[in-house]
Amino acid sequence: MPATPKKTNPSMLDVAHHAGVSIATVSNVINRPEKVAEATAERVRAAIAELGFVRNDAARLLATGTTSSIGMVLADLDNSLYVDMAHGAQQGADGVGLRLVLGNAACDMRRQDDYLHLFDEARVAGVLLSPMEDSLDGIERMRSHGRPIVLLNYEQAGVECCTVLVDNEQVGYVAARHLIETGCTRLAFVAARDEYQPVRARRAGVRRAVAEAQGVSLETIDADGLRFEGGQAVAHALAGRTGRPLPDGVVAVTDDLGNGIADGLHTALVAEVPGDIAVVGCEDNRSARSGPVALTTVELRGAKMGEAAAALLLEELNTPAGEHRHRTVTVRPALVERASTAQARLGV
Amino acid sequence: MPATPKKTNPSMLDVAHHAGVSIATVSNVINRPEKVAEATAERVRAAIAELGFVRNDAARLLATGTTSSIGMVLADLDNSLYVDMAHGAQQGADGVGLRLVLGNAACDMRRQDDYLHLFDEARVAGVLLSPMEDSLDGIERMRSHGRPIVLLNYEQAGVECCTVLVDNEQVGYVAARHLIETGCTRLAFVAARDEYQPVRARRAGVRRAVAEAQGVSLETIDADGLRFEGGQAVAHALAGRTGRPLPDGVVAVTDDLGNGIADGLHTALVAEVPGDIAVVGCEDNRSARSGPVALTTVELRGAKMGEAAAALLLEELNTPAGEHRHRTVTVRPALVERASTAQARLGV
DNA sequence: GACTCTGGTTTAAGCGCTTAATTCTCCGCT
DNA sequence: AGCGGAGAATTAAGCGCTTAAACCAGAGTC
Repeated sequence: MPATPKKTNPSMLDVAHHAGVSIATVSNVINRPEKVAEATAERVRAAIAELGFVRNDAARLLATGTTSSIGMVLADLDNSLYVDMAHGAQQGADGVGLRLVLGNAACDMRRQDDYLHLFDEARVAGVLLSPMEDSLDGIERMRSHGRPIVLLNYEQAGVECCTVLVDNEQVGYVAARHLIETGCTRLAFVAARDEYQPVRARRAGVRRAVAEAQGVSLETIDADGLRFEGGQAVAHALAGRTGRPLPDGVVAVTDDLGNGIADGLHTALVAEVPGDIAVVGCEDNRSARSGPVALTTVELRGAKMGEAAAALLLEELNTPAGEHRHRTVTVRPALVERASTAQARLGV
Repeated sequence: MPATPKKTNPSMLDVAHHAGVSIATVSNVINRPEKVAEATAERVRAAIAELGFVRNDAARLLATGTTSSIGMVLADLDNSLYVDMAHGAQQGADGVGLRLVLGNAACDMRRQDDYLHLFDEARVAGVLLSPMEDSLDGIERMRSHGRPIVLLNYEQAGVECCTVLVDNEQVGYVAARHLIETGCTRLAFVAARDEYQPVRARRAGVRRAVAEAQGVSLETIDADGLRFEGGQAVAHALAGRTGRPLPDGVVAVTDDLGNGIADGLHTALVAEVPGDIAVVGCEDNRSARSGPVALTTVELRGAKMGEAAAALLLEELNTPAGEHRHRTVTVRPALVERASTAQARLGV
């Protein structure tokens, strides 16, 4: 039986032979076409097409020390916020000739580190990271290799790199303010006990809004996790409450949580949203749009963040080493009004 | 002003000098530790740690011709089906030492090709692809370079490679059968006119179920697109219908479409779901779980598909060239009952 | 004491590309 | 005829790693 010829990527040398020129000419056709005579170039291009030649980027990277690929590590693709960031980053990268590859950490710190390591090994031009928690060492490693890294949606004490933030304090403030303006006076802030930095900031914003207002009370409710089920559980706890009056306005620290609360309240027959209790979520996830009741929420503008991050990265890449000054871009969150707070507005 | 020392990745040679050994020994410490004396290895490891050395994967790839990275091109990360596939693939890859990087085509054929090209340039070990439409050339290029590629959720006439399919005919069948079993007799199949292959298959399945049943009618309704808004539009068209009776059971070819129909029917006050009309979606997107009414749907099992794809890829990678026989794994879809068909079951 | 092992280490030849430096041609000028 | 150039193509030196082959003690053997 005849040995199947092992298929493999043709090399530049193959192309060169095929076109009857030297390997350098092939390279020139690809990288500096103006240096080669049109007739020759044409012959080379034909050879490339005929052989199906695709440049070996590893070799190119090795020779030049640069590549146009950048890596992005996302905390959790199940959360549409990060998908939005990916979109924005791709948008931003596309325009300037950078190529974006993604890694999904899937809420796993180890995986996040794995991807950072992978991208470092691959010598990507730069990295976009939406970190899950303090990830100093991974970030430091990148930076110590002179590889730009920009952080999304996380303030990292003690690390200096370009960062894109959403003003999470403002997120909480906008949410609470909206409830207060629609007439709520007994607010509740629902979050997981887990001290995740954006949660803290949003809590602070809610506090500020309440403090500014007259005669508005605030209670903090701990949920179990940040997902739908956690919200349902909170609603059921609320259903069983005696003594203290129920809140009339809830700021849920995530949309999922908000949806869960709305659902739980409804099925437990304690209260209707927004009739009895208004609910505001945070982040404007896909799920907010299509929940049991369309959720008013404060959008983080993931796409904008991703785009800004790509822009910052490009800026750093284009600045001569040493002259770069790190910047922080802060994206302003925006209220998105939907049904879950509509009644209150009409009512009062 | 003193020139800032240009930070860069330390090389193996740096490590070798630092540890007072040759570069080959460093390589051996990393790749075949059993070949080097423990004392030396220890010294080298210390040097690696001290310098923060990270292997240059491009150089390694160039030298060995192989890498453990595989690429996955996803049609649309906004669709949770593909996120599920990514999860499954990662799961599958993780266990066997393959490293998965993602590219989001975002429904853009050009971008899908770009990613295939990128991965080909990067000389990844293999590719996982959920193609959007006929993408013969991109696939052929991969294959002609001897790079394994496995297709997800798409039957590609004329291309032979390993494939993971969901039985889309069965999807339609299961959906329609469920409606019929709950007592519906006037079915409607709602899909975009656009001839997307899975749509055709699901339509065929629906037809088969109807043909098998007694006294059940079927109409086909064309929607504008496969998203929520398309469904709303269909509902409004239905609302204005005269002469012909409304269907009592709807198979929507996607969950978004199903949600849109349920929403449109409700707001137009024509009918309630599931009270008057039962609705079944397809795919089991995240949106199905948290729509205006929880949608009964037929799940495609994206995670299972991703995992199977990774397994097929590994199989091909481990088979000596030429001996590999392409296989197709078919995942059986499964009905997920939720509220949107509950009433019908109780009613009839 | 010459001889073979053998475990440990180094040497050196690539892998496929880029690019500075070089060589080669062919022209136009004097 | 001879010379300087411009333009086009080639040569060759790496980039950072892997790995087969060569080398080099020091320990057994007879």
